Formats: sequence, structure tokens, C-alpha cells
Amino acid sequence: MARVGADLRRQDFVKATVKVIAEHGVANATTRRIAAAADCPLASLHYVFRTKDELFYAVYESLFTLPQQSLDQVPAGLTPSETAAEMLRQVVNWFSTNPDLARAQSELFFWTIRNQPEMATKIYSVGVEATEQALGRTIGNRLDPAALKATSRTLILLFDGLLVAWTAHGDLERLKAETETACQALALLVSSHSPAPGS
Amino acid sequence: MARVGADLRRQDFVKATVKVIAEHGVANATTRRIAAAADCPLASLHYVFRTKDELFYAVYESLFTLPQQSLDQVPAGLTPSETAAEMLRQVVNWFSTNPDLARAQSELFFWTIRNQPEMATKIYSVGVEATEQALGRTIGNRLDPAALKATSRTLILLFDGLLVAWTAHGDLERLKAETETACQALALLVSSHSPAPGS
Amino acid sequence: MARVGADLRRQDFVKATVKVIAEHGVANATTRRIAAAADCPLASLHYVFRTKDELFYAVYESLFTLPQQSLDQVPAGLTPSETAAEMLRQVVNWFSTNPDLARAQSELFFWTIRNQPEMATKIYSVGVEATEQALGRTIGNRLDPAALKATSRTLILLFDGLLVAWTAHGDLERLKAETETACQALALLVSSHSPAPGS
Amino acid sequence: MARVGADLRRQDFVKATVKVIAEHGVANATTRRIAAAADCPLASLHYVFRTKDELFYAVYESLFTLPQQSLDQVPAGLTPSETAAEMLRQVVNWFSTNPDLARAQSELFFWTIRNQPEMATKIYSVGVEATEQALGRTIGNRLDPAALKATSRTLILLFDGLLVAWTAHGDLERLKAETETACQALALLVSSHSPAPGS
DNA sequence: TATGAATGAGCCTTCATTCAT
DNA sequence: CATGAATGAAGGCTCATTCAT
Repeated sequence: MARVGADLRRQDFVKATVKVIAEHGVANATTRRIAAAADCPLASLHYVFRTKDELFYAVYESLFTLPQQSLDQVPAGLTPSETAAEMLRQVVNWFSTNPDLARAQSELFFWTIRNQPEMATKIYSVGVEATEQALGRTIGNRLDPAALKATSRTLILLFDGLLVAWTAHGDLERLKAETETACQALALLVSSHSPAPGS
Repeated sequence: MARVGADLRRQDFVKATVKVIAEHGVANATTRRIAAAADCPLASLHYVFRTKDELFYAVYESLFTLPQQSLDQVPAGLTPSETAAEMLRQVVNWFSTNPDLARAQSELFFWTIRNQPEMATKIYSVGVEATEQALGRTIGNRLDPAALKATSRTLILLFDGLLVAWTAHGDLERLKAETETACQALALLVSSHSPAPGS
Repeated sequence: MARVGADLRRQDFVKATVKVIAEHGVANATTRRIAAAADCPLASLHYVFRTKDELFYAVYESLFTLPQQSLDQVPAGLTPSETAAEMLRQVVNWFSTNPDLARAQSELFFWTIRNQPEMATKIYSVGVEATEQALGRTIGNRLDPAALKATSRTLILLFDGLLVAWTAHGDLERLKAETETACQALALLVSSHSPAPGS
Repeated sequence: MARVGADLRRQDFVKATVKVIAEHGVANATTRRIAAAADCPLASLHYVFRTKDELFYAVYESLFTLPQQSLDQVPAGLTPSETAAEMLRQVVNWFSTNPDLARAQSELFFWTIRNQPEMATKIYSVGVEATEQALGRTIGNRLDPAALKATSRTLILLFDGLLVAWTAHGDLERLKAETETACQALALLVSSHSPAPGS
């Protein structure tokens, strides 16, 4: 093994872990398998991460930050309703494009809830806030804070629901249809909070 | 008598498994622990269920049909929008009243997806259909089939999203607030599909 | 493996453990080696003893009781001094005849002191009392209790010292010589507490 | 400077090892812990001592010579009996004042016996001779060589026995009482070899 | 020389499952 | 039928040591 910085090594293991979890599930993501996926001796894993849990926490954290990056890829100039709907489309698009990551994230969420509930809660709330802020950046001035919060939370609700649904049926077409319905519901919700357009 | 004894035993194990999963998580729901919770010798478990997987499938199935029973506890005489919203309230009420079962269900869902995807898919779709039918029984004649399907699916989306959210933050008050927002979104969706009331 | 009672199995493992400790030392008495010595699968060891520690405690206890059995093989009709000296000779004879057991006992003593001090203390004191009682049975009426206690404790002091010495030099002849000197010192101590013979 | 630095480092590691052994036991005296106790990088340990064994031998040697320094703190002008007894008191006093060192010494003795028996034997015999010589310096001319040897060996026997006893019960008062009895036995032994005082 | 990085070997323990009674 | 006894396979982790800089 080339002598690389510890940080680089950490990233390798995190990546390998995501891969293994996606392929075999958290339950079967053993240290041996992860080490093999990273093409490293088992002991090296424990040199970089003291315990398997520590590794998993790192993975969970890194995974939970990913989908939020797609929140800002929404074009400007849309109405609030259209903006919220488009955001939902974007994150759904993210996970349907990265099924492995999405799957791993879901399972790791429950794993972390069991093993370090406070951490899971904290990271979840960070995600919620990030969503709220992204929404606020785009349409904040056109929606009162309470409506903003309600909208972002519902967006996340629908996102998680769609993730579960897609996990269950695995049908991409159906996912798209359901996403559109969800977008519609979300848009209606935003509209009900917004002043009538043009008025 | 022998038959009955065996069936009773199955139920005992299923119950014990739910309890153990709720308390320790699927990952730590070992056969030993389950047998202990059922107050039975370990070998008996394998006498009744050939493998641990077989037991878990049975548990998954039994768990997944539970929340649907709350779908029919919706009063008559409501508008379609109010009916859908009330249904969502009912199922959320179910899982907030039975946190153990809800938690176990979530985890088992992902477990089954890994170990017998087809079965998980099938049971999920049974759940979806049950929801659609319950909705249809109440407001079917006032909503066209496509709208009915969209509504029931969105209901499930929101349900799953709320379950995840509650699992993450564990705050009952917040769950209630989020549920109301979700109900509002759902009601708006139904309204948009319904003919204007009174027209 | 024949289905034998759990107690029999325990004894097998205890025996095997003594053998392995004698041969490789406590530090290298691994569960694998012990299982191999007992000609059993590794998992069987953990079926009978929950942990390695539990096994070691059992071994320590069984070992500590052994040398005491040689305390009663002292002929009657001796003077108190001769009796005490003869007892010391007997226990030294025991460990020089069973070097493995003696060695294992010494090492396990320190191991137990580290891992379960109270237990080590308790078992040690049981040994002390057994010695005192054996001495009392033979010459109790010819020695006041305080002298009896002092004698038995000194006997044990010399016993432990001789065990260490023999462990260090491994010279049987020298052990015998040292034992005789020790017996002499012990006898003199007893005499100093006894009424002058013949007086 | 370089030389001195290296030697200093050796001493640091030896000290740290004693501390770690006293605190955690030989079995848990890992190189990592020792390096940490010495506040040095792990690799440095192997830079100064080729192997862990080499380090432990050095520690064993340094520890074994310590208690002998207390042998010469015996006042002059005592009878041979009193001198021998006082010597025993002194060494017992040493280890009861330095329980850590005494504990570490005991454990290291058995460790060395396992890993390099010849060395352990040699160092033990050096200790025996040092005792004999210290005794000889004080009362050599008043005791024939054979008696001197017998006395010094018995002194060591009692010393080791008392160390074991104290390790087992940890009761300082009891240790003192047992020490006095041992001193008495030792004194009687010396007396029996000495010409009657004043004759 | 000095040390962070890396690792092969091995340890204790647990698990789902089967066997023998 | 029912169950105590038994086990192959695997898992997470640690250790003394060496490598590369």
C-alpha cells in the first residue's frame, strides 16, 4: 500500500463501505468484506477507524450530505410552487440516479438510529435545515417562515416516502408517476400559503 | 389439538420476535433471544419454523397488515378531501400509539427487501391495494379511478415519510404538526381532482 | 462427540486447560489450544463455559483444592513439631510430583488476582483455613489456637516460597535440601510454642 | 549525546513498563500502552529494544535487584538471629512500601520463567547470592558457611511466601503479623546453628 | 535518527443450525 | 414430539512488528 494521508485512506474506506452496504446490506457489511472492497488488509481498517461503528458513523454522515447538493440545481424564475416541486424532482432524480447510495443511506439511517440515536437525530435535523435554507434562498421572500418550514418538511416527507416506495417496487416509471403526483400535492400546498399569483 | 398447539406456538414466536426486534433491532434479533422471549427452548423454534428467515417472513407479513386495520375507522359523511386526510391521521395515530410495532415494521421491511425482495414487493403492493380499496369504499364513487390511485399512493408516501421523520426526531408534538401539514397537502390534492363541491 | 453430561464435559475442559497452561503458560493458553487439547470444537468450549474467564476460574478453584488433600497423609503418633514438618514435606512432595499442576496453579493465581481479585482472595483463604484445620485435627489439642494459626500460616509461607524457588532453579535435590531446612525452621517454631517435651 | 539519549530512552521505557505492568498486569502490558506511558511513539520502542521480550528482560533484571538494596540497611551490633530477622523485616518493608514494584516483579518472574528460563534462573540465583553475601558481611564470622547458606535461603523462602500471601489477602496488618512469625522462625533457625550466646 | 503508516497472525466470541435422545 | 447438546462458519478486534520516509 502506498503511504497516503490518513484522510485519503478514510475516504477510501467510506467509499468501499457504501459499495458493500449497497451490494450486501448493512447487516452483511462485515469489516472483512469492506476491507476486501477497499483492497486493504483488515487491520488497516482498524488503523484508520478505531471501530466498525466509527466507520459507519462517518459513512452515514457523508451519505446524508449528498442528496442536499441537488437542492440548489433548481432554475430561477419559477413560482414558489414550481420551485418546491422542482426541488423534490431533483432529489428524487438524485436517488434514482444513484440507487446504491440511496439504498445504503436508508439502511444506515436505521442502523444509526439503533446504535447512536442522538447522532442520527442530529444529522437528520441538519438535513432538514439544509432543505429549508435551500428553499428559503430561492423563494424565501415570497413565503412566510411558517409556510417555508411546513413546505420543506413536507418535501422531505414526500422524499422519504418516495424512497421507500421505490425501494419496494423498483419500478422507475411508477416512481416518476408518483413523483409527479407528489410534486402536485406539494405545489398545491405552497399555493395555499402563497398570495394568489398576479393578485 | 396437536395442530392447534403448533399454530399457537407459531404465534408465540411471531409475537416474541416483534418484541425482540422492537427492543434490540433486526440485527440483534437472534434466535436465542427470540426463543428466550418466547420462553421456549431454542430448538423448538427450528421445530416450528425451518429457518430464521421463514420466521421473519411470517413476522413481516403479520406486521404489514396491522396498520391497515385503522384505515376503516374513518367516519362517514365527510368530503373526499376530509376522508383522505382523516385516513392519514388514523394510520399515523396507529403507529404513534404502537411505536414498537412501527419500528419493527420499518426495519423488517428493509430486511425483507434484502432477503426476499419479491416477497417484500408483493406484500407492499398488497398494502397499497388495501389502502386504495379502503379509500374506494368510502369515496370511490366521488373520484375517478386515476385520482383514487394517485390519492392512495400519496397517502402512503406521506405515511412512510412521517414514520421516518418520527423515527428520526421522536418528537410527538412535531409529528402531529407535520401530520396536519401532510393532511392539508393530501386534502388539496384530492380537491384538485374532485368536482367543485356543490356544483 | 458422544452426548455426555455437562458436568463431565466441564471436567474435560478443566483438565485440558491445566495441561495447556502447564505446557504453554496462562498467557498462551488460548481457547483454540484448549479446545484442541480437549479434542473438541472451539464452539463446544463456549457451550459449556460462557467465557474463557469462567473456565479459568473453574480451573483455578479446582487446582487450589488439590494440594490440600496431601495434608492428611501424615502418620499419627508424631510430636507437634514433627507433624508440622511432615505436613510441609507432604505438600512439597505433592507439587514436586505434579510439576504441571504446581506450575499452572502459580500462574493462575496471579491471573485470577488480576481478573477477579475477590475470588482469588477467597479461595486463598479457604486454602489457609483448610491447612489450619488439618493441622488442628492432628495436633490441635496440644497447641493453643494462636500458635496453631501462626504455624499453619508459616507452613503456607514456606510452601509458597519453596514453590517459587523450585520454579526458579528446577533442581529437585536442592528443593529437598531447602525443604528440610524449612521443615527445621517450622519445627523449631512449633517447639517454641509447645511445652517442653517430657516436662 | 546520542549515546546518552539512547540510554536515557531505555530507562524511560523500563520505567514506563514497570508502571504499566503494575497497573494492568504483564498480560495487558502491550507495546502500545508502554509507549503511551513513556509518552513516546510506538516505533521508538522498537528502535531502542529490538523486541518486546528484550525490553521485558531488561525490566525483569532491573526489578530483581531492587529489593536487595534494603538488605544492607540492618543496624550492626545485633545477634545473628536478630540480624537475619531484621533483614527479612527490611525486605518485607520494601515490598509493602512499593506494592507496584513487588507486584510487577512477581508477574515478570513467571513471565521470564516461561520465555527465557535460563535467564530467570540466573537472575534468581544472583539474588540468592546477594542475600547470602549481605548476610555474610554482617554475621559471616559467627556462622559456618552451611548455616549461612541455609539461613539465607530460608530468608528468601519466607520473603517469597510473604509476598504471595500479601498479594492474596492485601491486608497490611496481617502481613506484619505474619512477618513477625516468620522472623521468629528464622531467628530460631539461626539460633539452632549458632553456638550458644556467651559461651 | 526517528516515526506515522501499515499489516499478518491470531484471539475471543456469537450465530443459525443440526444431531441424538 | 420435543429438546439439551453440539458445532462449522464467521465476525469484530488487537497485537507485535516492520516499512517507508
